[in-house]
Amino acid sequence: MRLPQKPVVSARKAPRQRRSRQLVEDILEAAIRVLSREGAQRFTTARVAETAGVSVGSLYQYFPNKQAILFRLQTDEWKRTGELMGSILTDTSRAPLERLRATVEAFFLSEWEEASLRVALGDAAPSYRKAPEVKDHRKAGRERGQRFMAELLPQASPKERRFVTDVVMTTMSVVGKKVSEQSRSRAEVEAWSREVAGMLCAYLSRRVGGI
Amino acid sequence: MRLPQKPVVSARKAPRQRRSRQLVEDILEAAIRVLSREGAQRFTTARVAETAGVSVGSLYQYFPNKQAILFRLQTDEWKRTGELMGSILTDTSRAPLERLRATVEAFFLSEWEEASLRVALGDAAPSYRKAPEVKDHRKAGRERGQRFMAELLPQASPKERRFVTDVVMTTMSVVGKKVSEQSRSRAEVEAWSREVAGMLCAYLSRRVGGI
Amino acid sequence: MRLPQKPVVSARKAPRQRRSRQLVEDILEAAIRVLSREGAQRFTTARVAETAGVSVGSLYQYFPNKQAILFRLQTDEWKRTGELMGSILTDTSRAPLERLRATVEAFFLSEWEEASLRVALGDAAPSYRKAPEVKDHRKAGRERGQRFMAELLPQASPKERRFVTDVVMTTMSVVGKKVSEQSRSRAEVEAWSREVAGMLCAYLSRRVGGI
Amino acid sequence: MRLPQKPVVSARKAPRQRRSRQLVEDILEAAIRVLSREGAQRFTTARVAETAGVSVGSLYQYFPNKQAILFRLQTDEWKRTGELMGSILTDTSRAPLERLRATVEAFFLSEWEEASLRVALGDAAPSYRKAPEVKDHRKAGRERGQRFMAELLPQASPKERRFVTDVVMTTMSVVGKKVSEQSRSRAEVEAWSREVAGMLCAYLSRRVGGI
DNA sequence: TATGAATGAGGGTTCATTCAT
DNA sequence: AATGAATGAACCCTCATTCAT
Repeated sequence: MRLPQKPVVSARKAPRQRRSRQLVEDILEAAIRVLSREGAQRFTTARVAETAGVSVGSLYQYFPNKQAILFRLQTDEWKRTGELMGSILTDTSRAPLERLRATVEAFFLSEWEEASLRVALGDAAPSYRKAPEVKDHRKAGRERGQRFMAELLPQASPKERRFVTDVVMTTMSVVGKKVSEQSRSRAEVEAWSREVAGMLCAYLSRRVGGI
Repeated sequence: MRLPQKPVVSARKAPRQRRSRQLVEDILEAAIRVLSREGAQRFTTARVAETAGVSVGSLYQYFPNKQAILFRLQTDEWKRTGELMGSILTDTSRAPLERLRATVEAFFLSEWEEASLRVALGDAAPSYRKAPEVKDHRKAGRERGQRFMAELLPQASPKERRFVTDVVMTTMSVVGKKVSEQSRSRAEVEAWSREVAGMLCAYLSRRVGGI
Repeated sequence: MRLPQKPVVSARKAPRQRRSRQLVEDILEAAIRVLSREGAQRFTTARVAETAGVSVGSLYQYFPNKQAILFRLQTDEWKRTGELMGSILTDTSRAPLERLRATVEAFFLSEWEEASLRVALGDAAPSYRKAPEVKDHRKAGRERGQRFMAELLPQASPKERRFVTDVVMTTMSVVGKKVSEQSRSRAEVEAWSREVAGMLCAYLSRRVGGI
Repeated sequence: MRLPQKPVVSARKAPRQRRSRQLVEDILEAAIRVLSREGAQRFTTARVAETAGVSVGSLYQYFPNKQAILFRLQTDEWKRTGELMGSILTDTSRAPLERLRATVEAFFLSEWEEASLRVALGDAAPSYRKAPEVKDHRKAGRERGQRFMAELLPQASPKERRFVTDVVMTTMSVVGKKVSEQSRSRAEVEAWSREVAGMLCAYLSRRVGGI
C-alpha cells in the first residue's frame, strides 16, 4: 500500500533533477557554442546565458562563476579523452606499439574534430590554470600512461619509466594540439598522427633496446 | 644663414629618430616587464606606459593598439630564436645530428630562461594569432629547417622533406614550450632537451634509412 | 459521523497555527543569527531562509518582504526593552532616581549583550525607517516615560514634562547605543551607565529645583 | 627673457590642476546631492557621475571606489565640524561653560542644517566604518576635548578627565545627530541644544564640585 | 609631438521577488 | 501550503582608445 509512495516522491523529485541536469546540459552546450563560434575573448556569462535561452541568474545558480564553466568544459574533455585513451591502451588484444599508434591517432582526431573549441579552451586556460583539479587530471593521465609503459618497458627503473612516459605523453598531447590548431584536413591530421606515432615508436624502440 | 639648414634639419631629425627608437625600445622593455611580472591578464596599455615612463598617448603614437605591442614582442622573440637556431644549424663544423641536439638544447634553455614571459605571451596569443606576420615567421622558420634537412635527408623528395621538417620543428617547439611552462629546474630542462633530441634523432635515423 | 468535524478541524487548524507560529519563530531566530554573524550587508532572504531550514517561498508567505523581517526584529527588541524598562520604572518600592539609574544600567547592558545584532539592525535601519509603526513605538515609549516623570516632576507643565522626558530618554537611548557599538568590556559599559545616570540625575535635580 | 617661461609652464599646468580640483569638487558636490536627495541606498557611482556631468571613468580616476567618495564626504564634514568646535572651545574671551553651550548649539545647528545628508551619510557608515582614518578623527576630537576639559577640571586625574570628556562629547554628538534626524524646526533644535548644554553643565558642575 | 584626462561600452556577479509545480 | 528554480535589473568597476591642449 505504501509502496508507491517512494516512487511518487521520487517522481516528484525526478523532474526537478532531470530539469536541473537539463539546464546544466543546456548551459554547457551553449558555452561550447559560444566558445567555438566567438572565441575565448567573447566568452561572457551573458552571452552563454542568452545562447542557452536562460537568464544569467540561472546560470549562476549552477555555476559559481565564469571560470567554473570553462573548467567544467575542460574537465569533461579530459574525462572523455582519458576514457578513450584508457580503453585503447588497455586493449591487450593488440600489440603495445600498435595500441600506441591507435592512441595517437584517436587523440589527434578527437582534437581535430573540435579544433575551434579546443583552441578557445586553450586560450581560456589562464583563468583556471591554478585550479587544483588540474593536478588531479595530470596525475590520472600519468598513471594511465605508467600502466601501459610498465608493459612496454618492464625492465626500466620506475624513475626512468616515469620520465619516458612523461616524454611520450607530453609529445603526443602538445603536438596533437598544435596540429589541430592549424586548420588542416582530416587526411593531413591522420598523416601527422601516423608520423608522430612512428616517432614515438622509434624513440621507445631505441629505449627498450633491441626491439 | 640658411645654409646650415639641411644639416641642422637632419641633425634635428637624427635625434628624433634616435629618440623614437629609444622610446619604442623603452616601451617594449616595459611591456616585457609588465608581462613577466603581472601576467597577460594585467597587461594593460596604461600599465605599460607607466612602467616605460611614457604617456599612453606616446605609446599609441608608436603602436596602433595593444595587440601590436604583444605581437612585436613575439616577433622579436621569433627573430632572436631564429637567429640562434640558424647559427647552430648551419655550423658545418659539427655533425648534423649533433647540431640538432645543440639546437634543441639551446631552444629549450632559451624558453626556460624567460618562462614567465613566454607563458604570458602565450596567454596573450589569442589577440594576435590572426596577424598575417605569423605566417611569415613560420615560413622563415620552415626555410631554415629545410636547408638543414636538405643536408640530412638528401635523398628525400621535397614534399617528404617538408613534412619531416615540420614534424621535427613542431615537436621541438611545442614540447620545449610545454616543458618550460611547468616550472622546472635547469637540470630537468636539460634532461628533457637531451631526451627530445634523442627522440628526434631516432625518428630521423629511421627515416633516413640505415643511419 | 460529521459531529467530530469541528473539533477535528480545529484540531487540524491548531497545529497549523502552531506550525505557522513556529515557522515565523524559526525565521526570526535565523534572521537574528544571520544579522549578528554576517552583518546587515550580508543579510539576504536566501541566507535567512536557508539558516531557518525553510524555503524562500515560505519565508515570503509570512513576511511580505525583506524589510518586514528587519522591522519585526526591531519591533520585538523595542517591546522587550520597553517591558524591561517599564517594569523597573514602575517599581515604586525604589526611589525614583534610583529607578532611573537602574533603568539606564539595564538598558546599557541589554544593548551591550547583543551589540553585534544591534549594530547590524542599526545598519539596516534605512530600510524600515519610514514604516509607520516606528511612530507607535516612540509614542509608547514616551507615554511610559511620561508616567514616570509625572512622579518626578509633579509641578512641571505637561509640555515641559514632555520635553524633559524626551531629553532624558533620547540621551539614554542614543548614548547607550553608541557605547555598546564600540566594543567595550562589561565593566566599562557599567561605568558608562552609572555616569550617564548621574548626568541625567544632575539634569533632573536642577530641573526639579531643590532636590 | 626667460622669466615668463616658468609662469607659462605653471600656467600650462595650473589649468590641469585647477581642472582636476574642479572635477573632484563637482563629483563631491554631486555626491552630496545624490546622497541628500536619494538616500544612501540609491547612492551609486553611475548616479553620482551622471549628476556631476562626468563619465564613470572620470569618477574612478579620482576616487578608487565608491566608499572612498562617501568617506571623503564624511572626512570633510568632520574637518569642518572640528574646526568650528575648536574655534569656539578655545575662545578664552568667554567663560568655559558658556563656550560649551555655544559649542553644543553650533554643533546641533550644523547637523540640523544638513540633516538629510547627515542621515544618509550615517546610513552609509557601515561601508567605511572599519577605515583607519576613523580612529584618527576620533583621536583628534578627543584631544580637542581634552584641552578644553583641562581648563574646566584642572584638579581631575588624567584618566578621569578622559572619561568625562568622552561622556560629554559622546552625548553631544549622538543626541545632536538624533535630534536633527527627526525633522524638527530650527527653534526646536535650538531648544534642544540649550537643554542638552544645560544637562552637560549640570553634570560637569557636579563633577567639578562646588561650581 | 607629447600628454593624460575623459570616455563609456562592457564585464562579472548579486539578490529580492515571483510563480509553476 | 510549500518549494526553490528562474528572473533580470542593477551594481561596481576596468580599460582600450581618443583628442583637446
